[in-house]
Amino acid sequence: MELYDVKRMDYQGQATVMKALAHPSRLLIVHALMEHELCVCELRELLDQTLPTVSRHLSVLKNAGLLREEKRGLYIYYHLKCPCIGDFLACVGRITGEAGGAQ
Amino acid sequence: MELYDVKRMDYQGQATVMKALAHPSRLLIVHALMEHELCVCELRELLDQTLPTVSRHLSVLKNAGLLREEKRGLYIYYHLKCPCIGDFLACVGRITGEAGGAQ
DNA sequence: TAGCTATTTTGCTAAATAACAAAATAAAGG
DNA sequence: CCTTTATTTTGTTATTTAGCAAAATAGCTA
Repeated sequence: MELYDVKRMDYQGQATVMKALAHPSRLLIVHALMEHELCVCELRELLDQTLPTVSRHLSVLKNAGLLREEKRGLYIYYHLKCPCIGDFLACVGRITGEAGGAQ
Repeated sequence: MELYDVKRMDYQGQATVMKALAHPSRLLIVHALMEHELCVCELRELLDQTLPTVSRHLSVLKNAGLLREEKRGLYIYYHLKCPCIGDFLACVGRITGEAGGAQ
């Protein structure tokens, strides 16, 4: 028992990651990026929101360390950095009563 | 490919779960409850915050479907509903650069 | 160089959240 | 019933967040 000290973990850092995922639009972005890389304008169509709004959502995810960006030509393509996100969204899906991932 | 329709998932519900976890105090609560059940006053000591504040954090977690409460005598003991939360917090720990399960 | 196109930043307002103190509930025991 | 103990709810204030339009930046291509 007591594999780690519950009181001394970096909850602030973890909260930043969670906060980044705590928005429907950003969850949609993450799910979409689990399938392919996408550029901002493609995500804009998917989300049906203004470009500045999409861009800001992306920067929140990027600052939390969840995304990697790759510039090719005029476009910036976004990728998921950590594939394990899919697993934990599946767990969240179980909590909300939905399949959530690849069931 | 395309095991599910990216645009039609319940992102609002998932966001509620994420939002519940998007706060350092609530992450500490979840981690503590991974080890034992605890009552509100015990959590109050751990968090070093006022009782109303702790109580409200617990209600946020409860409303997100993450906790179960069990009344015994004068106390209300809180339990984690879904053990998979531990796995996904370990994933978050990987993102933040921390072991997540063992520091 | 200028003129596109893609993306980000800024400035603003409305809405949501977090914290506390104080008041209200709930349940056990005399 | 009354008191005590545990917990939740309410009211308030300060801070943070989300969204848009408009302006700014970055990088092609002519």
